[in-house]
Amino acid sequence: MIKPTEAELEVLQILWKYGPSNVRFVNEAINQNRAAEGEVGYTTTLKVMQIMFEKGILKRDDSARTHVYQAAFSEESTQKSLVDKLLDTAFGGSALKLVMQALGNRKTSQKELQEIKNLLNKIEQEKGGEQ
Amino acid sequence: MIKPTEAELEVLQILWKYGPSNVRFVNEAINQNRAAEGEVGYTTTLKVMQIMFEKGILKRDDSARTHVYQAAFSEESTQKSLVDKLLDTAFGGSALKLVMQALGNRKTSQKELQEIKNLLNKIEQEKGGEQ
DNA sequence: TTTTTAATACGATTTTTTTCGTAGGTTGAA
DNA sequence: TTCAACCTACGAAAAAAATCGTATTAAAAA
Repeated sequence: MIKPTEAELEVLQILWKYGPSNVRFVNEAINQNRAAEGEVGYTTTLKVMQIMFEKGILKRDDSARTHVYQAAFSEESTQKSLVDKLLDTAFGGSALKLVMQALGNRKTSQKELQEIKNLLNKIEQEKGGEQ
Repeated sequence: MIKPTEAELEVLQILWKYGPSNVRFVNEAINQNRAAEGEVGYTTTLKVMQIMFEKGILKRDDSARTHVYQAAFSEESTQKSLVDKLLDTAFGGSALKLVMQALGNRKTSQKELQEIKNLLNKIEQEKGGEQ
């Protein structure tokens, strides 16, 4: 599975959120969320994205002078990888613990809670006579 | 908050699971889960744990020749940090998405599902008339 | 056309993380 | 007492990530 670094995840988040973009746009978007830590130079972002392209994490349209990049993998599949990894490296594989942390430490809206319940019911049904 | 590296998390997992331990024990425990990737040398683990001590991630009893280490922070608080970070860096802050990933991609036992439901009910109650 | 602006390529440096070798000292068995 | 086994300290090398400077070139503005 795929395992983006920190810097790579910053890029991916922008691309998932806004769709195919050029380096300038991604760089500026990243620096918006960065006021505190200090901004990052344009060529830094460029380099990161070039490396991601080489690794196959991004696709690129270089027909025009200004290249346009997009994520090669869906947000969901990447998130799955990351959750799996976290489950493995920090939660000893217990999805329960992870869920409890995620829910316990945040305000979750009524609507979201309902969605989770629906998901739970669905899972239970699917399990059926199993186990 | 605290942000352990990969190698540091390996150590923490052992200490959380087995309690205060010496380096030899931790090193061997780590190598059990490593068959594939290749084992890690004793002095490597030693060094990692020494650095963790300097950073304040571990406590150490060095009254005896063989030092005994333990995690300075609880498993829960560390997990909270990690979940928060993941939420931030990969889920755009949506706990819901994270929970759905965690539940959707794994077999979760009936018992665990029930516990999650209980948690949800509890959260709903606490929220009360809010919102 | 000339000048300025803006984009990529590329190499190199810096920082962080991981890994290990070696030296020096304790402890316990032979 | 002597030797082997084992421990920590420490420095340093290797590997992985992040950052940036400079050169070059294309496009746009003047």
